[in-house]
Amino acid sequence: MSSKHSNWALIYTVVESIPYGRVATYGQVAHLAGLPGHARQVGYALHATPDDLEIPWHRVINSRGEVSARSEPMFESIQQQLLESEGVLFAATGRVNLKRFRWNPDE
DNA sequence: GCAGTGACTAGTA
DNA sequence: ATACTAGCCACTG
Repeated sequence: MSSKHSNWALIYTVVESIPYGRVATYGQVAHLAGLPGHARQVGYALHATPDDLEIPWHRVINSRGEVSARSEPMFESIQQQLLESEGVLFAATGRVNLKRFRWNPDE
């Protein structure tokens, strides 16, 4: 966590607004936070997100519609399980149909 | 300040 | 469809 105020707060705000049962991509979150091109930073911020903050980090996936690999592979299955519990369907390939489940803020 | 790193992405083959 | 590449940019040591 950065010592001074950072853009992570903006990222958290966007992630918190992702509706139940919907997903958003890292690039999408960065864009909505007014930080285009900061997709990697979104992932970094979520990785550093304290668990006590009730942020739906699991609703953020990559542009291919799949759960991004991380240092702790255990959390990948946890993330998928959380999404499935919200009704987000995973194909046999382990990918989500973004056409169907990606959050559209304009709705 | 510089180099390494990463829960990324779009492009190319 | 997958695999690899270059670009990306804040954070860290």
